[in-house]
Amino acid sequence: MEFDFRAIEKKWRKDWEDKGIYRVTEDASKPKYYVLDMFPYPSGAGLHVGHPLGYVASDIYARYKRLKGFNVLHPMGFDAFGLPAEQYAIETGTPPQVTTDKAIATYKEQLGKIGFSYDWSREVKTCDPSYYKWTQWIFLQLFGSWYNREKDKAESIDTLIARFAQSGTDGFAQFDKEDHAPFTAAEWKGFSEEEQQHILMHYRLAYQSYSEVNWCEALGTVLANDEVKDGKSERGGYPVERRKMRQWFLRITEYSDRLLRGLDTLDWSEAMKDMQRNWIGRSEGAIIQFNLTQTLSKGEGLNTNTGKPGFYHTDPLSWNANIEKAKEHRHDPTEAEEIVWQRLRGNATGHKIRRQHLIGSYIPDFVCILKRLVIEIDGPIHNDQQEADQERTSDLRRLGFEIIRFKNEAVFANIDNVIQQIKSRLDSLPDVPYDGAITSETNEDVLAPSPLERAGGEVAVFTTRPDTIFGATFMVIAPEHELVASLTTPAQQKEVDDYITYVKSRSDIERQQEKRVTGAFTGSYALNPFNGARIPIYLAEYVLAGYGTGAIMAVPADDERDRKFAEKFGLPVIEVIDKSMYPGATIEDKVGKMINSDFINGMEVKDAIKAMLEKVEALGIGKRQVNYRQRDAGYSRQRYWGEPFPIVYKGDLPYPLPVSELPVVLPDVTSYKPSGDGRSPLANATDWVNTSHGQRETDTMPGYAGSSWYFLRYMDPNNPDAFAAKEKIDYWQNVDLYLGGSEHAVGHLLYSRMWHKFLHDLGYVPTEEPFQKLVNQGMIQGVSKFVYLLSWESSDSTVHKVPYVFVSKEFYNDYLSNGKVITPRLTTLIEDLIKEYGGDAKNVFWDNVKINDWHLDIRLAEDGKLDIEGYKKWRPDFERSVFILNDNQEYLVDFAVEKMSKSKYNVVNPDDVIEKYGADCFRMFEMFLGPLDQSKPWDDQGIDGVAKFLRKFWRLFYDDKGASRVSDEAATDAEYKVLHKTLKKISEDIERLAFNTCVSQFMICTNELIELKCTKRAILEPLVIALAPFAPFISDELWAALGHSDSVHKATFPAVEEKYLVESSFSYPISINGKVRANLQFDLNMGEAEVKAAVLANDVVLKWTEGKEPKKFIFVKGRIVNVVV
RNA sequence: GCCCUAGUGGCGGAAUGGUAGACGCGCUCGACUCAAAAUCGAGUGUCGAAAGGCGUGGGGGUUCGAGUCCCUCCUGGGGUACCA
Repeated sequence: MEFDFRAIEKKWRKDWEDKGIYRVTEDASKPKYYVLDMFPYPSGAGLHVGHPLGYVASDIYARYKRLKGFNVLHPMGFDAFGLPAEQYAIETGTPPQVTTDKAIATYKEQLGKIGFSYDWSREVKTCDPSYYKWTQWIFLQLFGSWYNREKDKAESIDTLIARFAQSGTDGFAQFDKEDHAPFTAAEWKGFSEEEQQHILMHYRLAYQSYSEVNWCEALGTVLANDEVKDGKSERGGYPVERRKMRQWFLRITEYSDRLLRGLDTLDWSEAMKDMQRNWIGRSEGAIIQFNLTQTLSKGEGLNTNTGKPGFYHTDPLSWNANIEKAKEHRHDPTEAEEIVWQRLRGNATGHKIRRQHLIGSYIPDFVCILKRLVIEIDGPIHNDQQEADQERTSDLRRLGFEIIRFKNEAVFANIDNVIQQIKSRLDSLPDVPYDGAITSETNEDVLAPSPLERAGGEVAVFTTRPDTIFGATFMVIAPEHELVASLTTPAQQKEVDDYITYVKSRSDIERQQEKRVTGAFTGSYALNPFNGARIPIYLAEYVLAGYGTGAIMAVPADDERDRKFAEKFGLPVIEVIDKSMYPGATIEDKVGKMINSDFINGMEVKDAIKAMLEKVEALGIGKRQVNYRQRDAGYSRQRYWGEPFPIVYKGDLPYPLPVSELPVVLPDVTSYKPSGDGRSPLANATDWVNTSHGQRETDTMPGYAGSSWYFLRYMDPNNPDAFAAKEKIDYWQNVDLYLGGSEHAVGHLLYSRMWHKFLHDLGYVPTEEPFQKLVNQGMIQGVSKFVYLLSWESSDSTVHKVPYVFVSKEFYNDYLSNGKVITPRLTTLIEDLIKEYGGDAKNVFWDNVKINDWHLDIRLAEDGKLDIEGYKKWRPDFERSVFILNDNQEYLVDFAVEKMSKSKYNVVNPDDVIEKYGADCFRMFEMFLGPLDQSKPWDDQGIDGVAKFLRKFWRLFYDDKGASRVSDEAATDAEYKVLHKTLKKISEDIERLAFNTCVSQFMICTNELIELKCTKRAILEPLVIALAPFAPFISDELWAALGHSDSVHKATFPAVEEKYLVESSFSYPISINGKVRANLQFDLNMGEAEVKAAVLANDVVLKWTEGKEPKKFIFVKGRIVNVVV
């Protein structure tokens, strides 16, 4: 009987289905194991040979685990919502449901042929209402929860409401004044429903906010990033603009730290973990406040010697210590002070007066810097502190200031008199300007401050390098920063406006790819809190509004981008780190000794950062801050084919629907085209939108919604009362082995980890992490093939008559090596051809003759030679073509390894392979190609080897005439050794997912058994079990032939018996100076001394040692002998 | 740029720091056959007649011994990005 795989596979496929042998239940008597493949999107194109690579691997593993006595959950389903089906619906009107069902049927048919052991009774589809009911339910949980940072877990929003009702925002560390104003418990209770809801929206884990989307007016819809190319819509090429729209978001950033820490507990590749770590992007640093400079006045000016403003009469530490107090005083003056101020302000006396201005460590009531005069208005308290006042006066004198004092009563009694006294004193004093003071003539801008400077505001920056603050010579804020308008001085208004217009015209992608340095000066200056330097504030694209505070202190000496910016705008560079003792250290490395940096001079960078952080916090000008690169995840799509939100609007407020209303079923619509006003096609289904509860949300959920929790549904796929029953989740816990492509590293794998942690916080799942072990399978690439078309243009009309000319690959190679110029041989050829068709070769644009490569169907050149007739049939438009052959009269095509894709005509369909070789062969060959995690091109050249192996294995059981060869004779030790060597290798290699070497071992084993002429049941039976995970069909057939009535897939994996593997002697490779020169057999009991004696006496060894005593003798038992001479 | 990953015969690939190239394809020769397919046997890194030399992307290092560990450079693949 010949090995007839077609009949066998058909027979067993039916048998397995009839008996439901892959049905899985929660069997408490066995340990559980959950093997999962990443959720496929059922594309209309069906499977190609690349898709099943991971599925075959996981199926082998699942089957192996079953044989090892585990209760294995190994399900399959479909991530069925998605853009392609919707796009097809827009184009053809076919409902996405129909397209999707058809694609799923194709997938299942194809998967079925390969012999996977999925329990199809557990299939889930995300687009099935009984499934997405629970996607919606989880969304409601997210909406109804907030993240309690004190407990570091999510909990019901009710606990937050209770907190607000009890103590408002008082002592609530999570409160951020950027989000909303602080309130008391009483105020909370007094808020309207709307006000309360708006506040809660800042805490919900699913929340609404405004964000920019790609709006395409012409298409009337919002586009995804990959649907936008060069600022235009990919379809149609219409303009796309950024538009703010209200969107749903998931507050995944609350989980950033846990997502990061959780990675340490997972059995994932470091590459994968690194990708997630980089994506989350944790950075420790500080937020530091920079005060803005105050108005500079004529005469005070800027001290060009110190770089400090002329009004600056203090030191940085006193400034930092007192500036807040001074501001308070300004806002809350005494009655007398206020009366005086009203008469002094705005140069009323002809002199510029400042109030509550810092001089040394004092804050006098008023001061005229130019005249060096301090004016104090003394309240009653001064009667009791004469001594202190005395000391203060002398201190101020030392700083060069005179003092004039008035009592409150004097001010109240006769203000005119007081002002007159002040004025005459000022008039009598000489000006004391700084050297190099600026004047209004040269620097009008500094005399016309920005609104924020006038208001004495401040700007916060985020930095991970607080140690470099002494090198901060300018500040950069994002063009979208909310303070831009108030930082812009009148003189800089136009420049800033122009710059912002330029920035707005650019897409995110363009901004990211921009290598030029661009920016604009706002006109404002900030004060470096540590050295008082006055530093300009610029706008620049390279600072992003969404990260940190949207502002940086720029340190050109220690940051590449800052340095480039400084070069471009002519800004100073102050070196602050000496890296001379770290040769090879780059600007980015956090090493070196601090210089030019005051109190941290000489410190190592690491220590300096620490010292600076402490100082900053001690001075109260900033605080430590951990930032994450990761953003909250957008959760809205203005699309039809996705999960509807269980949300209705009453007025403008979103309200969750009660769970009893779930699922909110996606309605049928007449058109899948967008509504045109930015809402999804659902907006047109007015009957559906308007409900008694309110108006439905018309956005739908994104692709990752359904795939973020599907692994839980497989545990209990048909449960109508819960996403999965508690006892089932408790049994299955989480996925033990998850297989899929690395392209999901930062999307799906982060979202599902977050959902899982959220469900864990709420007590629905016992585990913190959903996927314990993760393995990425490599891609199977296609091998594309090319023909070469010669093309030219001519000014006469014969060009249209002359047939197309295809040249063999040698001509193309010559063309390439000739600098993309055709060789004389081809020139002659074209000339002859044109002549033949009555044209004149002179009219050809010879500079423009090209050879282009064209993809062709790979089946038309299986051995590298083109099937010319087949090609003409395949492309009738090229029927009238000339094919120029090489010297061997062949037309050779060239190859390239590329992604497998329809458009490259390099797709190999597994159905074709299975038809030709069978599923068992296909499965084993996919594994035989190489290591699972490596990408490799599909090339079925070697598949014959696997097919041959299966036939050989079959012939161990049957002879030529189809009679059974299996004997019940006792097996020899040699035969047992072959068996157990194989069993050992197979089980070890399956455990480490090295399936390629398993296949090799099966081949070796079969060859050895043939050599031994062994057809004994005692050997073959265990082998059939071991082969079953790889080749399930042939194994079940042979198992039955051995007389078993139950399936081989219900058997137990045979134990390895080490006793057959014990060797008594070993053939030692004898190397001299590390080079193997001989092999000598020694008993494994022999010790070093005995072996040494024998080795050194050996002829070959003697020849190499020339009889000398070796320098060294290395003996590794059972491994090697090395003689060093 | 940064991160990850790989580089071994004509090809896919194997090799706990211990005999490089297992296994398979392809190729060569042979057997069976009228012939072909299938099957079976022998050979197959490279230079050399042989002895032997050389060989795991290049260069350097550690080691008795390096494809494997370290440094550095080159090339391919994947990911990611003005993240302060």
